[in-house]
This record gives sequence, structure tokens and C-alpha cells, in this order.
Amino acid sequence: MRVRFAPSPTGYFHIGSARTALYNWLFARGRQGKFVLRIEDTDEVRSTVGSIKSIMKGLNYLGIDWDEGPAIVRDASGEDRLISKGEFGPYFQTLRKNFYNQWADKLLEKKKAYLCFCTKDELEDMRKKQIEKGERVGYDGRCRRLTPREREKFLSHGRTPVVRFAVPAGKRITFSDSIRGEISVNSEEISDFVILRANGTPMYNFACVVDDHMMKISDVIRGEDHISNTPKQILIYEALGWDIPNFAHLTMILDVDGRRLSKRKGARSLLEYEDDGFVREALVNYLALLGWGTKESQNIFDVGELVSKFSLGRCTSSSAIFDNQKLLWLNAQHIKKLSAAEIYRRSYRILKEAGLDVYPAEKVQAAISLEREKIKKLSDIPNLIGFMLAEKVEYDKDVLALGGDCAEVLKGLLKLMKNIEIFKSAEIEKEVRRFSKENNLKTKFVFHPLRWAVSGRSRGPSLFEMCEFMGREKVVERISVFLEKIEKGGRGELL
RNA sequence: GCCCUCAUCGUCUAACGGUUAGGACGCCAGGCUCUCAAUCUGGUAAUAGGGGUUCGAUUCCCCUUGAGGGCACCA
Repeated sequence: MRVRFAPSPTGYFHIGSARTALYNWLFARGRQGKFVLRIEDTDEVRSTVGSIKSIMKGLNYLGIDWDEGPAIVRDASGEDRLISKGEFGPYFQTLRKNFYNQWADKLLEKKKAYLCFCTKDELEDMRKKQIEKGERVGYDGRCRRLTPREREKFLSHGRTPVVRFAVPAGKRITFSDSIRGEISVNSEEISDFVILRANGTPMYNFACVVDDHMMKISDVIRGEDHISNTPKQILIYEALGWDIPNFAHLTMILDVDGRRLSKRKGARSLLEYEDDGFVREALVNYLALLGWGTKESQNIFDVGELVSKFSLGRCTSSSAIFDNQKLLWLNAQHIKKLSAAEIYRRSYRILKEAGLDVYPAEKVQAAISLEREKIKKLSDIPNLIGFMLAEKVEYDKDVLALGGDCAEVLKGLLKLMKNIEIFKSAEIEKEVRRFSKENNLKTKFVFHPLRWAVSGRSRGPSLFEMCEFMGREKVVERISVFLEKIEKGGRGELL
């Protein structure tokens, strides 16, 4: 059992491609198959090396590894270079031209393909007329029965031909899609399509079939947008006398407006999700759920579970809308399963970029522990814990306004804090509660001001743990600073 | 225009032809609580429309509508 993920390296690596890769990978890993990565870079104008690298980086991020395909090696001069690993390589289509030529010749020989000398203008003209007359658009096969003499004439005029596949007439082409069941189309609907360009490079449908055959791909799992390519490819398989693989077509992923995911709306590079603080576990889990589900509608999976439970038969056949909310929820769920040390490790870069002091690690991890259940994305962390690590507090406006009434309470707390014997959360809590009781104050009129003074905010971690974490010195200092700030406006009427 | 595919709460989805149409996200209400969260409980909300087949259709068939994809010397 062998499957492949065959992206074209144009532009960035997006969510839809990532899901296709994931499903192929899950399928292979779940049944001791091989997962092949093949780069479909026959469009020499649009393909870029940068895009190849971002695809590989994206797969790495998701934890999707491939058994055969491109690999990066560092050569003697320290340059990164792309090479192919695996026995059926190379895995870049630009490096496989000889194969395509060879098999195209075979088709030519068998008269299942022919040379076409039509110019772009002629084709455009033909197309226009077809639309005017309301006919089917597509090549009319005019070069199919060129005499040898006519062919010579074109050649001598310097016209470089393309190779077109000769689609058999009146043939019903049927295949069984593992997700959708039987799909069938009449060959009359398919016009003779180009398999080799004038410059000798192959077109997608041809390269794809040659490679899938030569790489012994048994199951082709790809996007729905390839359904209408499948009959063409089947014709090529048949013309060459090759076995036809199984096909499975995944649904499209749509944006919130129900439109195809596009750059402008919702669709982002997979790597942006990483930068934004989504963990791979969540992305993999979410992507798996977008077009597949279990009988129990289970929501949370780890990768191992997905591998063992995934099947094509339970893939959905209607397109799905990408829902950021659910992704976010899943992200929070998976982050909760990570240890503070692991969260620290994964958010290290984000913390650093946010200007946080990331050392000592234990201290930052302890801060993370205090706020971990609030983390929805790793990028939330700086805002969540930054104030605990910072030298100076920044006070929220509403906090300063509210604090005005609490000067007396805070003066009392200041004294209290200085005198607490053991500066641990349980002890602090006990003392502060006692203080409240002694002064006949409701605890909330004590707790809140303390929080405002110490954190500058009205929301944050568990109060006493936060105090313990910051330490007596910092707590005392912050209360003093806060007192100074509110002294002018404060009425102190609570005590 | 022609061809292909699809159609259950707002969203992701579940339901051998027989269920009060289930779960999850979101949203709303409440519990817990030092705030915010987390968590727990409850609530909101769906079979696109019309015809068949059947004792009985979300489920099978047809039509309509809607959505998506394809019809390149793009992939």
C-alpha cells in the first residue's frame, strides 16, 4: 500500500493541502503503508524553491514525515540543497522529463496520442466560436488526422507541436471513489487534451499518471477539484495498459462565507498558525475532523488515535467550512495536556519576541503554571504572565480609578505583607482573611484592591499564588507605588 | 453554456428504512469561586423544496433550487 502527497510548489502551503497531506499520512501509517512526497513543479514559471521548503517545513510542524521524497542536505560549502530520497525518485517532476518523453513516445507509437500544431491564436479563435454557437468548449481534434506531408510542412515552417492525447469516442468511463461511490462520465465530454507542451514539459494529468504508476502508488487520495481529472487519467492508464489505482476525493474546505478558501478570506499559510501559537496536536486534530468523523462524533484525539481510527469510508462527502472557534477550543484543550515545561519550550520564541525575560526557565514556567488554563494560543502567554515578570507594573485605567477608594485598606495590607512570617500562598491568604475580618471588611473589598495594586489589573491568576510567585519584596513595592499613585484622588472611605 | 460532485442545528458532525433526530464548537442561563478563566448543570437551534417507492423515509429514486469543482501549452 503506497500513497502520496503531491503538491505543486506555487505560493504558500495552505490548510487544504495540509489536510490532504494529513489524510494520506494517516491512511498510510494506519496500515503499514508508505507515504511519498512528490513535488509537482512542472509549471516552471510559478514553482519556487521557497515554496518547496515551506511545504516541508509545514509538514514537519504537523509531525507528518515521509518515507520517500525530497530531503535537505547541507553541502560542503554550507549551502542547503534539495535531493531525493527513495528508490522511485527523483521526486521532483522537473527531474523526470525523460520518463514523460519516453511514455509520450509510446502513446504516439500506439497512435493513442498525436502531434498538434495549432497555435494559441487558432485555439483561442476556435474557443470563441464554440462559445458563440453554444457548443462544448474544447479542442476539436483537427490535428488528429494530419497527413505525414502536412506534418512535414508544419515542421519545416518551424512550428513546434504539442502532444495531445487521443480521447476514444463514445466511451463510458467509470470508477469507484472510496468516499463517494461510483462516478461515471462519457468520453464525449472530454476533448483531446495536451500531455506534453511544445517545450517538452508534461502537463499535470500526464505527469501525474506516469509518476503514480512508476512510484507504484496504490491509492490516490486528493482534493475534490481532481474529480474531473480522474477520467482523463484513467484513459491514460488504459492506453498504456497500466493498473488503475484506487481513488478517493476529499471535500473542499470553505471559508466562513461558504466560498473556497482564498488568500483574502481566512486562508493563511499553515506556518502562520504556528507563529500564532497553535500547537500541532490541535491543528492535526482539527484538520482530521474537517471532513472525517467517528460514529461517536468524538472530538478530541491524539495522533495515535487518529492513525488507528482513520478510514476513508468515514470521510464526509460534503464540503466543510473552516471554523476558527473550534480550532481555538481544540488548541486550548491540547495545550492543557502539555506540561508547563513543554509549554515554555514551545512558546520560547514567542515569549522572546514579546520582549519577555525568558530566564530563569523555572521561574517563567512557574508563571505559566499559574495561568495555564487560560491559554488558548501560545501567543496569549506574554500578555497573561508578562506583568508578573516585569520590573514595573502598568496600571489599567479602570484599576486606577477603582483604586482611589482603597488607600486605607492598602496601607493596612502593606503593613501586613511586610510582617507575614512565611510568604507562601496559604499563609498569605490566611493572614489577609484575618485582616479582613478584624477590620470588619468583606473580603472582596480587600482582595480586589490587593490585586489591583499588585498586578495593575482587575483580572489575573489566583491572587495569593500570584503574591507568592512575585515574592514579598515585589508585592510590598508594588503596593507602595500604587498607594502613591492613588494618593491624590483617593478618598479612603472604605476604612 | 456543458459535465461532475454535494445538501442534517450558525459551524463540524452522528443516526442497519422504525431515535423524543444524538454529540461537539459557539451562544444564553445557572452552580462553583478572590477576579478572569477552567470546570459542572441546563437551555437555544437542523433533516433545502416538491414528487414518488414503502406499513413507515434524514436514509432509496426523480425533479427543482442552492452551493462547490472542472471544461488551459495551471496544478
